[in-house]
Amino acid sequence: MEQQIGKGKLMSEKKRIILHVDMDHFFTAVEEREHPEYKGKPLVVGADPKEGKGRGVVSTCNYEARKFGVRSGMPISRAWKLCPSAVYLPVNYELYVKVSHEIMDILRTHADKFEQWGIDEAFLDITSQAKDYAEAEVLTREIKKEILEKQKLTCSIGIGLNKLVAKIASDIQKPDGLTIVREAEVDRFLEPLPVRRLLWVGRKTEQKLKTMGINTIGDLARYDPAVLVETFGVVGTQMHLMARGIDRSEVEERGEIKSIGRDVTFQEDTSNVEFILNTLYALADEVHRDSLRQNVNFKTVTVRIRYENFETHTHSKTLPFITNRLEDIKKTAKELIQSYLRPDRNVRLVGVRVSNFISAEKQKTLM
DNA sequence: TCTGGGGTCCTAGGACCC
DNA sequence: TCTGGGGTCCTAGGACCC
Repeated sequence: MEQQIGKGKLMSEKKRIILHVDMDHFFTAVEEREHPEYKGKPLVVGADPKEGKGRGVVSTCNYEARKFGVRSGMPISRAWKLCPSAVYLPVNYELYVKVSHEIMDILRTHADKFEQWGIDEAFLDITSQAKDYAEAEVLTREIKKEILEKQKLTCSIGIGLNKLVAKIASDIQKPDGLTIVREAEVDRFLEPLPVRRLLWVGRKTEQKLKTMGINTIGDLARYDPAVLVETFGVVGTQMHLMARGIDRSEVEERGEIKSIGRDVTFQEDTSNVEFILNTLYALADEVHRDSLRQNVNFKTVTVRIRYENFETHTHSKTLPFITNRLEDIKKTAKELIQSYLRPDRNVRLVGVRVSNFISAEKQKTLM
């Protein structure tokens, strides 16, 4: 099917070798490094548990905490019930970002092409540096060693012929793992895994697939692609390709940032308009500072509100001018939130976000 | 179990212009 | 007076990622 001999493109394409690097329980690992006294104890980074009455979730927990059943994303109140003796720390985001930068700088030096993925993961295309998987393994061990020596942190790495396989592979052996999936092994590797392991298959899609009798990646690969397209549209095609281990997406650096926002969940639900507006202004202030730091001008302001029953709305306005002024964020945000503030409705969360950035280049052409 | 906070991308409908 | 089709921008909501 892919014998485009005349064009020769596919035939001459060299097989890629892709790495996916995933730092092990990153936030708690950094905290353990900074505070050796926490090592060996269950450690949870996330919301304040407040003796089991706290709101919010677990961001990361170390392996000692996992022995008690604590998991990331779990309500912090539940974590407290499972392991009240754990050390609970707030999220020190600035510290993790700093360490993340240092790690990404190390990784970047080893890659032909590099792509950061979230705060603690990255894809590396190392095709030009390894002629086969044996050479890739040697390089990968060097990368792990360098991160351990320079940052005193471990990571788990997956190696495969594309991003999809590398990403799933990095999750197989943890912590401090190294998993290679060779081309001939791809189908056997993916076949028994639950569909949830695929990128972009979240809770909702997993449920939908389950009702269709699709549980494993193998089930999905064998399913009629026409029906998948009918049910999921373009995503259906993408899923069917992924299930067969096909992923041609390139490893590439992320482009410019598209939006900047802040959200906050109140300690207690409230309908106090003055309090809600003041909170919104404080968030606007942070968004404004961040947008100055990132040197972006924006046109669109969006507010978000969540009521106590979790019903969530967004409301946005695109201004007829480009701005970076705090007053414009505050004024627009107030205007947008007004109709959602009612004395009979308790509010759980508010947020504000700016977007529709105008790049420096585009601005020049407008002047 | 009772659900954070930072983001990105996609879809669908409607306004508006030519 | 009624009616096209294409393109672009805006808005709201939702799914997903870490």
